[in-house]
Formats: sequence, C-alpha cells, structure tokens
Amino acid sequence: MPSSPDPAAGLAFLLSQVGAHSSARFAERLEPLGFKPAHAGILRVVRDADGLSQQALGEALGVFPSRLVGLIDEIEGKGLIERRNSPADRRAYALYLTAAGRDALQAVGETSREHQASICAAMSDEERAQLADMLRRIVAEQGLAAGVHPGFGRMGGEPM
Amino acid sequence: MPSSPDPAAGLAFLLSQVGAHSSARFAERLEPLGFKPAHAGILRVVRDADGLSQQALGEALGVFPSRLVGLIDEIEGKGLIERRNSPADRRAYALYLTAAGRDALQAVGETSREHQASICAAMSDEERAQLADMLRRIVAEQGLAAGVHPGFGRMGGEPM
DNA sequence: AAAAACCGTTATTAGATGTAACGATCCACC
DNA sequence: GGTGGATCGTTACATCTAATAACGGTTTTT
Repeated sequence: MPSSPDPAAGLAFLLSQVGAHSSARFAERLEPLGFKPAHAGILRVVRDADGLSQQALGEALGVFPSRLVGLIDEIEGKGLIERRNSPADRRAYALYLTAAGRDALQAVGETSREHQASICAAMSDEERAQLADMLRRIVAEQGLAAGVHPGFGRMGGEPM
Repeated sequence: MPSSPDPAAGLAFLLSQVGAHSSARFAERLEPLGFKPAHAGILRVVRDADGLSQQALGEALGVFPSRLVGLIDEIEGKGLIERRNSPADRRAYALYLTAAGRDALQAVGETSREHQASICAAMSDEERAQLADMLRRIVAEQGLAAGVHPGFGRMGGEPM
C-alpha cells in the first residue's frame, strides 16, 4: 500500500465522522434549552404545516407514531404545542404551535446558527457555499428527502 | 423570513444528514460480510498497531473496554484476530491480526471504496478532493482525532 | 349495517450504552 | 521485600432507546 496519493481518500468516512460530530454538538447546544434534536424537528415541521396530524408528522419526519407520543407530550408539557381536536376527524389531533412555541423555535434557530458558525469556522464564506452545494447534490442524488434526517437508531459504533 | 438567500443555509444540518446517511449505508454494505462498523474499525487499528492491548485499542477508538469484550469475541470467533498472552503483562492480551483477518480487512476496504463511489456519485473528482480537503480542515479545527469516529451513542433523533 | 382501514395510545420486546464491581496482576513506595 | 494502589479484562447491572404488536375509538367503504 503506497502513501495513498488519492486526494479523496476516506471521504465517505470523513462525511460520517464530521456528520456525527455535528449532530453531537448540536444536541449539546440544545440541551441547556431543554430540547433534544427531535423536538426541534417537530417544532419546525408543525410551524410549516400548521394543523397536521401526528401521523402526518411522523411520516414527514420518518418517526414511528408511537415514538411521537412521548416526544409531543414533552413539548406540549412546556406549552409550546397544542393538541386540538381535529374538526374533520375525531380520532386525530391537529397540532398547532403556540406563541411560546414560536419563540422557542426562534431560539432553536439562533442556537442552530451559532452551531453552524462553530462547525464551519475552518472555511471561508465561499467554501461554505461550495460545500452546501455539494451536500445538497448528494442529498438529491442519493434520494434523501430534503430536510429529513435519517435518524441514528441502531447503527453500530465506530467505523474502519 | 425572506427566501433565504444564504447559500450556506442549513449547512450544519446537511453535514449531519449526509453523514448519518453515509454511516447507515456503510453499515448496510458491511452487514452481508457479517460485520458491523465497529468491527471494521477494530481490524484497521489492530493491523496498524499489532500487539496492542484491548485497553489501548479502546483508547484509540474511543470505545469503553467493556464494550470491546463482546466486539472482539465476535471477531475472534471468526478467526480474524488472536488474543495472545502479552509477554510483558500477564493481565493483558496482545491482539494480532491473523492471515484471514488481513483478507477480511481487504474485503472491508473494497466495500469501503464501493461505498464511497456510491456516496460521491454526484461529484467530480476535483470536487471530491475539495470536499475531502474541507472536511479534513473541519476535523482538525474541531479537535477531532483523525480516523476516530465519534460514535453514535445516544443522540436523540431528528434535527430541526 | 357490517367489515375494513385508520388515529393515537399503551405495553412489550429487544438492543445498546455507560457505570460499577470483581479477580488477577503489576507497579510504586516504605 | 512486602504492602497498597493502580491497571487489565471481564461480568453484572441499571438506564435508556427504539421498533412491534395490540387496543379502544372512529371513520370509511360496500
């Protein structure tokens, strides 16, 4: 094995490594606010699609409905989200962001910007734009849903 | 909220998203070989540092020694790794790759290359080099150990 | 009107992760 | 040279998470 002249050596690993780091740091920054990453995702989707059902939310986020129950309980307990009875379907809830929920989402957005600034400290503005463009192309080419995080369920531990 | 003219919008999220995707796909590719990502990492480190102890391995990989026990049991059960008694310390093992282990590691390397080719399909060779360069700079700037995966322990679910 | 499909919830199962404790051994120090 | 503390691999445990299946209540279909 020569001295690995391939300038893209380990690229897939680097993506995994940096991605996991970004996720972990983001979760750390969210913790003092009393949030987990999943909470932030829920708030964002509910803001963009007011009045949707838990089932629709689960589908949009790739989360099992049974998992949403507890997650929404936590958010609702903070008064950030409302479970109103759906006028069209008495089985379903219609989820709405409260005013406090909008504030919280804004705080999350601020945290998110700080996080990104920290993660990207090693790159110029131009490079950040290039990087974002490439990543967006990967998302599209790989068939990932824009804005939907694969989630990290069971996936083993360290890589090669 | 304007139409988000920031070309780097959501960059940190994109990194998390693509990274998680890369990890998940890599794990999928490894599964038919009977490996988990952690196994691949162990094989690689043991090859590069023949004769090290489990404790040293754990430190190099950021894995708790108690977790290594089962992991190494699995690899040893396939005859890919040997636990020899350390000549210098009767408490410790000295880990060695067997010939079969070297073959397995090469198979993992091949799988890794296929994986990377798939993930990077949307980018030119030049872009891949640029991307790798930027990611390596992030790794350095963020104080990550080169080649050490943060691991995905508990980290919640979906992001914002 | 009856059967099938659907919503949110709960219970259960299964898996993984970090902490703590154990016997055996090594090392430092008196 | 012996004693106490630290270290190595292991086991046991407590915690936590996530997916599956089943439930009551409701809607839709036929």
